[in-house]
Amino acid sequence: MDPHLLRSFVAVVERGSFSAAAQALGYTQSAVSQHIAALEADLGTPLLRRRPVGPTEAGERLMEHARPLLLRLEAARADLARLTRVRPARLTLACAPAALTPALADALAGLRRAAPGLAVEVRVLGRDEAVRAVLTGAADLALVTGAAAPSDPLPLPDAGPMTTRAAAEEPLAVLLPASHPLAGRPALRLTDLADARWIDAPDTAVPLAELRAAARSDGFEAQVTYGGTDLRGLGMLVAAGHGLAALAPGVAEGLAGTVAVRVSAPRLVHRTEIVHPRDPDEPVRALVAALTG
Amino acid sequence: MDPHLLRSFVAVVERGSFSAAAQALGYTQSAVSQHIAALEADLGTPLLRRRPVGPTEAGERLMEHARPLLLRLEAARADLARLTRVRPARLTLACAPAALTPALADALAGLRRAAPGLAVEVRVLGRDEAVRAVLTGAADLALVTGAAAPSDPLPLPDAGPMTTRAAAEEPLAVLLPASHPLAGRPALRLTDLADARWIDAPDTAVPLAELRAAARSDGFEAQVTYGGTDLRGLGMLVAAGHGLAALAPGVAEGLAGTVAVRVSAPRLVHRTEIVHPRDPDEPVRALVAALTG
DNA sequence: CTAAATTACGACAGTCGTAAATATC
DNA sequence: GATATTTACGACTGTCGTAATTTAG
Repeated sequence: MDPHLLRSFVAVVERGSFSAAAQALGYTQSAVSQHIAALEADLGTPLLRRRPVGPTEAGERLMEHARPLLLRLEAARADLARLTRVRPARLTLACAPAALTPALADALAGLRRAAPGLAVEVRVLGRDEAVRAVLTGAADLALVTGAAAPSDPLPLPDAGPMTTRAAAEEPLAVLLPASHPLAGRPALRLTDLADARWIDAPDTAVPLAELRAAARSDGFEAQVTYGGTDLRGLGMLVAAGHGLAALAPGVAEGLAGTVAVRVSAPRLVHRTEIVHPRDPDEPVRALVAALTG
Repeated sequence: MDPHLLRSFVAVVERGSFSAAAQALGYTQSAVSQHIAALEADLGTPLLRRRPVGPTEAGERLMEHARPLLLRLEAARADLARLTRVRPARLTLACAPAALTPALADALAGLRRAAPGLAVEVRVLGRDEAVRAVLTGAADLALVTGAAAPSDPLPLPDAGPMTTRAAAEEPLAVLLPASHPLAGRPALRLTDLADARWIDAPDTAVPLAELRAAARSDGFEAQVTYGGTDLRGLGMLVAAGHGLAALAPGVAEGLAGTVAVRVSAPRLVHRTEIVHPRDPDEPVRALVAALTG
């Protein structure tokens, strides 16, 4: 189970082709074929069906291990690299769409006043991507969001040591089309909407799986899935009646044709959490202080 | 970062010696020396101080990654092996000391009545060891214990997909010497004992780090550390006044010279959790049903 | 028949063990 | 000076690419 072999395996599954994977990894297709053969011989079971190329049951299972494994390998390398590198005068922030609030903008402004030479890069990413960016050293700090019971932490992928800290807890809200029968209500119960049509927008709003878990309820089935990290686009779909989404009330304002209604029960919050390496640079510490102070 | 190299690195750190590590792994010292040199060259930084042998700062950091990485590698292999193996007529149960209760004994009795040919093996292990046993296929089922807020899950190492489920929640109790001033109380507040002398018995009672986290409090400093998984021995130490320990009230009975007093605040429970692979065999399902039904 | 994966095979790199050298307590 | 790690070196295994072969649509 050499990491190189796992990398090839993942690439083949992702692309559905030996040749495409080989090209992406800079190998010949022959080499990739040998990699898969070596893995299958090592594990004693076929991992891929050929023509069309796809994972077997064992292959599916291996994929669930291979990705976190490769991520942690990257994270370990980045972690050691952080110990020796010279700190560049740049702060990279991986930010969930709903975490990009006036409070964050103000905190960044304060930071830039305090450190005029500091270059700041903000990247809007989904939760796993954001955590991954911190772990691999691509970002210095991440702000991720989700729904949880009050003061409960968000479920984050555990691929290495990192520090997490609550930045904000707001009421949870449901984004409805302005024409929705419940749009005028001051508040609503989430369970009343379990059988409604929802949009699963895991990188933009609260992932539906998390909503189900937090509400300890079934339902919340997705009719439509929305990729990417653009809130406005999600608002368009909600306004057009494709389904509902769970959000923080603040970020839901200004989405034309929609109304955000607070969730009164079960008692859930929209939580923003800070994720950073255990040994943050000074600008990171300052920003964290500004966001939690 | 070949896993073989990481394995050698971990072995050297654990044993504090290249030669001892080589012997344990079936290599020559020379090979292990080359492994470490290769790792250090790859990561571009020294990982070990020599004479005496010990990890550098970067080495400490690498250790935090290497162990979970190797565990997940084992877990992946075991996971795939489970898909193809023939199920043996044997159930191996990895069990925390405090999980070995009359309820468990009864459930096992019921299982053996229902499946007379089934061999049962019970191994008493600490939490991480128990989870590790399930992940690597050494055990079919684990019962782990700890302290948490009511209905909160225990913090378990995340090294692969597994199913966890609450088996029991009892009040949390503190084990005191019979002569302790608080021994007669019907209940006590944990925070009153934050500055008491504690014994850290992570594999036998509630780990102190977990107690601190659950109580959201500092304190609970260990004067004495107790390894192993024998409750009676821990009782001896408590009775002799070496310190206190947190436990479930049921398991604390019959420890001579000690008294268990219930914790009334903060609201915490002693929780027993079931851990098993996602695709449990029939006897495992039956036992889980008996324990949660 | 064509696109794509596998197999055969030679060149090369990497890893092991033996043994000599070197460093530390 | 004894013990332990490192280095040198030869043997061997494993992995890559090229190219021929097989297979499935």
